Amino acid sequence: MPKVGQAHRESRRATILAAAEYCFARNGFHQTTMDDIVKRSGLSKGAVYGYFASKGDLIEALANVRHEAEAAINAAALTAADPVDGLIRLIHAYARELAAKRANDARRVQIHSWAEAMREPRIRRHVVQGLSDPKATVVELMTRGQSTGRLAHDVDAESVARALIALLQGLVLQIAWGEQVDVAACARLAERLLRGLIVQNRSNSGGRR
Amino acid sequence: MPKVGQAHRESRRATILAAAEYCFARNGFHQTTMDDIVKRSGLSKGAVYGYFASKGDLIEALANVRHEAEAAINAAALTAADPVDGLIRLIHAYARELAAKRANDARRVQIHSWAEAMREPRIRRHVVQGLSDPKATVVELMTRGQSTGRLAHDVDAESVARALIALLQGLVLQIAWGEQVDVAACARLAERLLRGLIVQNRSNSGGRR
Amino acid sequence: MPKVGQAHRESRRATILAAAEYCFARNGFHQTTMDDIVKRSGLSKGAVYGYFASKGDLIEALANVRHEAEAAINAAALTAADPVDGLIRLIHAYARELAAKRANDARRVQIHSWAEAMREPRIRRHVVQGLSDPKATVVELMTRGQSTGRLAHDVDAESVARALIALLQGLVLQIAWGEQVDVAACARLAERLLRGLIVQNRSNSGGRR
Amino acid sequence: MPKVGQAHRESRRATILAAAEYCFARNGFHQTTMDDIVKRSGLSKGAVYGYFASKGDLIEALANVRHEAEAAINAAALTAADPVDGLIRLIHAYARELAAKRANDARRVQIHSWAEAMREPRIRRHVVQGLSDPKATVVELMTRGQSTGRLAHDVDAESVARALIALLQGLVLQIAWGEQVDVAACARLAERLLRGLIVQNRSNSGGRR
DNA sequence: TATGAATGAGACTTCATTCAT
DNA sequence: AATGAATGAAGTCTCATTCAT
Repeated sequence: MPKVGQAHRESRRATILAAAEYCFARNGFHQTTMDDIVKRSGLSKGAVYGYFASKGDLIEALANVRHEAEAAINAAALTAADPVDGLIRLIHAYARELAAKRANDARRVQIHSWAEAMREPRIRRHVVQGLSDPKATVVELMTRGQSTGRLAHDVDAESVARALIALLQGLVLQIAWGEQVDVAACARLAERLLRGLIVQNRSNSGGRR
Repeated sequence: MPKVGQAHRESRRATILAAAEYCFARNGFHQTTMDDIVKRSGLSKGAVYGYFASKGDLIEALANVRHEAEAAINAAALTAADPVDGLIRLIHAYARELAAKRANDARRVQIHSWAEAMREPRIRRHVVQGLSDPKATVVELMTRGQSTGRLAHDVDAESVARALIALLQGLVLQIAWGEQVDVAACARLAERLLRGLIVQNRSNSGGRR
Repeated sequence: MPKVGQAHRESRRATILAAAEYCFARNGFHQTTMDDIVKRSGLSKGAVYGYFASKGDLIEALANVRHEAEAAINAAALTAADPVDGLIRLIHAYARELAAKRANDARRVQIHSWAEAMREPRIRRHVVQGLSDPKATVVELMTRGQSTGRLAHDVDAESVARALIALLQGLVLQIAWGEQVDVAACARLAERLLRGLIVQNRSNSGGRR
Repeated sequence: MPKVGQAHRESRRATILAAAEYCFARNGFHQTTMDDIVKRSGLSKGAVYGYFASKGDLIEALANVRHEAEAAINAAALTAADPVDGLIRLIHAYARELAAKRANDARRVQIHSWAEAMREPRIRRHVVQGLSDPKATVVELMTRGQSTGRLAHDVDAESVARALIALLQGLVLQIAWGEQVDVAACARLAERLLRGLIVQNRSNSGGRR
């Protein structure tokens, strides 16, 4: 059944990636066999290999999908007029992701990617980019805030970025382990940390006596 | 020769675990073969199997070693007279661990364990314990502080605990990926978050009659 | 459209065979995939299968092409008036082939066929025929020469034939391996061998009154 | 059953090589599966891989064995006092090999190696060495003969060497195809060619009236 | 007639574990 | 206790061929 359209190919690709995500989430990259994915996808072995040349390609494609999905969140935050507002929106956007039940498999796969990134350059590339993109976003917003005097100068913007992301990463882990995490409370804590960086300047605030 | 034999056994065990840690850190659990570990240990296959019945046992033993090492840190924090002081000491104790270069391999293995914990109950047990121990410690200290009014009541102690641990976990990840993390700055941020929870109540602090 | 269609088919066939020869020469029969040939031919998979039902057919067709090409050389030698002259012409005709650079791929494919002939009856048929045709030619010429007393009787015509062909085969091999073979010198040696079989009979040559 | 001797390993290696030769001779390198060899050897898959890391290693090892076996023949020829005598001995030594029925499998494998040598550097190395060793031997003996004036100067020693080897190679082929080759007759022809190169010098021969 | 996606048997190789010595 | 050869199930990937369109 050749001469199929681009749409057909895209749909097949998505089917295979979905099957792979399902399997990887439950069994990890190395415990999942290509046969598992093939079976889950409902296609044949050859068909799957027709779309992805190797298991490694499948793993990389998933890492890439995730990384691209997050790019949108970061981009949105940068459009905020007020940097503090942007940061808070960022925190809550990620918190929303964290609370989404449907993203469960993706999160589990992500954790496997974190481990894999330590030894597979191809995965590392995506994972590290997935770290530096939001980092750059936070640094940009922090720097804007610091330059207007709104945010404290005695904190390192990069470290704030790293810390916020680290917090997020740790919560991803805990949730993936099935822990009962109060995501909203944690988001409020992050917000509280951030508000603690706002400079309380009497002269600026004007009438605040 | 029971006594000497015992010491000998302990030393052999340690040798094997060191070899396993070295290999797992570099190649992950599933990419590391028993042959790799055997070769690195300098012992024979039979000898290694004489001490650990399976690869899984080796993985578990390492997870256990790590978890026990952290127990000491938590215990120390609980001895502090002042809960805020205890929490700050805890933060800095973990920060010290984080900055220790020698712990590099252990951290990488830990990340592999995090991924593995999602599907191996035996690993999960240790990893989850490694999460709840420090969580209990923080909750205990937070609760003490809240009960004396030193710390704000409007934060959930458990969420604070989770957030602090998540922060730590994320930094472990970033460091394992070779990122240049300013651990001290991050520790100061954690401390800052914590100090932000201290109640600035003149009447309370002064008039506690 | 039978006539045009026929020419078209022939041209397609030739295109495919050329692609197959190119690939087989470089990678052997078993390392060459049908996809390689399809790609090289510029046609589609279905088109190729429309002309050759299987890879085996392609291999056989090439063996046949080669075998037919050699038939002309043999036939020409038989037309010589003098058998010794015919044999020498034969030697030089093959030498010319041997020196032809353009026949390089064909020679390489031929060698693969030699190996394949040991187990594939269909290939064997062509290869063995490619051996017995020139053998018959040499035997015929030798026998003619021997019957007129021109050539020594104490040599086995068939063995001379085999030896000459063997020499040719070995040189094909050496050339295919990229060896710097002085084909002309080798041809002269073959000629020398042959001339050594000419009977130097004074009484015969002289007294033939 | 570890801790076996060197002899045991050698014997196992030989067993596996024999099995491989048997299979390769009948089915070629690419049609023979490792399972075929494993089954024929009577060992297990793992055992075979314990001695040879890959199918390619097996092929190479066989090419090497052959090449080493021929080295002895060449070395022996060089010890001859008279170069013409050495050459004739060489011809007959190879003829003996050619006629040996037990070497049948080896010859068939050799032909597969010839084809394989066109694309596998590892095989090529052995095969080309198997060509240049006897070539050097013949060239050495020819040169000796030419320097004393016993052998004609108007032939290229290297071409004589190539031609003799080519003759041998072609006969190997024909025999492998099951042709009824009169090896002795062919050897006599080679000898005759060689004797044709001897200079008939009256002054040298002295009293030969 | 042409296309090329799909099939699936089967190839090579790895590796945790066992156990005769 | 120690050794390391042996086992064989299981994994990844290939590719000749088919056939719906």
